[in-house]
Amino acid sequence: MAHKFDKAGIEAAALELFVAKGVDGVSVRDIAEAVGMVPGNLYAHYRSKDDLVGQLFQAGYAEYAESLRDAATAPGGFRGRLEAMIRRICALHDEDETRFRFLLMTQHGHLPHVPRDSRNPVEFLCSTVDAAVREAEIPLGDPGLIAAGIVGVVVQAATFRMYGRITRGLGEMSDEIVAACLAIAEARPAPGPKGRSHR
Amino acid sequence: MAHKFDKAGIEAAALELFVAKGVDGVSVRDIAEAVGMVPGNLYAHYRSKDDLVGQLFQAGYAEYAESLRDAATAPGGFRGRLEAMIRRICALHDEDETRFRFLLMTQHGHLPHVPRDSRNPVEFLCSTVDAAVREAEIPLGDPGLIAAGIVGVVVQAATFRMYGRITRGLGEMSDEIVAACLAIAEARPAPGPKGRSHR
DNA sequence: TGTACATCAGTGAACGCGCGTTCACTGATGTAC
DNA sequence: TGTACATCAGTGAACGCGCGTTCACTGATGTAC
Repeated sequence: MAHKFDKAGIEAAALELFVAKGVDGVSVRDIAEAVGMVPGNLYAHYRSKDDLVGQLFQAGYAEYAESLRDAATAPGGFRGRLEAMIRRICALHDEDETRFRFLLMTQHGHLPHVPRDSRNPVEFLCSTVDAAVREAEIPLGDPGLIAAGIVGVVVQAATFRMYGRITRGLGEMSDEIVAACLAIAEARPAPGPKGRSHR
Repeated sequence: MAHKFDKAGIEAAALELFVAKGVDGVSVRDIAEAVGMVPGNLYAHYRSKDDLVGQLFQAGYAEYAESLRDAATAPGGFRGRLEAMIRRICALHDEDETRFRFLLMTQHGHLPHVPRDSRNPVEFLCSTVDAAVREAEIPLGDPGLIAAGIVGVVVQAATFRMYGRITRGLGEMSDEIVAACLAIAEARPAPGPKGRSHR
């Protein structure tokens, strides 16, 4: 009776349920039922429910990071790299919205334990922006804040779509998203004579 | 023995715990213990745990909305209003980071049930942007996507701060945040001769 | 002012339910001889 | 090829724990007379 259910099926069902009802709103029994097996059998594939959730998050996060690293080989300096990265994320989003939403919704439970290394897509974006600032490819500014803005534009577009405030896919909107991200990378406060900084 | 504990104290403790461990990671006993009372007594103040969480979310969300509506009376057309709104949100964030984080972390559980009316800060921002596009105060574009970008910049800055990627407060960075949001409101894809839209 | 009563935020103990998880067992499959 | 055995994804039933919640009771406070 080996291999009546495969991990891919279990994980797809779990992802769907987690996104629909939240990780804590889904029991091991719910997942087993969705897949058509008995609850206890989940432990033949995963050490625990947390292990399943963790694997889903880590795998998704790592694939996003790898995809981003690949896109960053694009030519055209920082702007070329950034554009390629944004478009890639938009494509990844549209390709599997459920996974994107799962990563979005569960991030706060996992980010404290995710190392800031090459498997971390946010870390990679941050270091890319950091390099661009250091080499003066964009105006001097806080790299962390610039990276936050870029992440924010993409993530919030996905969130708005999730709640029906936007109906187009991210790929369909990628020209506008790229333009917004480039604008953030270039925008700086006007240094006005009265010196507005710090209030 | 009336009024040994007040709602303010209970809610402050609950908020802190919810942000630290997630709503589902905090039991009614945890909250009661933090406040120094017996678990059952929570039901003298709230109909259920869900009721407490819901009240916290609704109250916070509503206050943000009201504050935003107030800021939107600023002069200077759309740009003046947007700047005032952004600065207000930054101030609200710094004033009570815990509440901001609570709203951020629990939004996915509540947004589906929050009406899109005047008590909804996101709705208000969206309609403000919508009006600016209609009256051509900013270049023609998708109002939903522009609003998403603006929300994203602020929210992600707060998130980065939450995870230590940014150390300054949002108020301290508000000049840069305002500049980024204004840049998004104005940025549009270059219509290039080859027509890049839709891939 | 003093007494009787209603109110209700408090207590402490208990409730049942659903959760994640375990475990002895099954039986199909792959391998060794 | 046929038989014996090991493997391990499956089953079904049960486990104990912690959860949200309930409830009879307490006693300080405010009010009426």
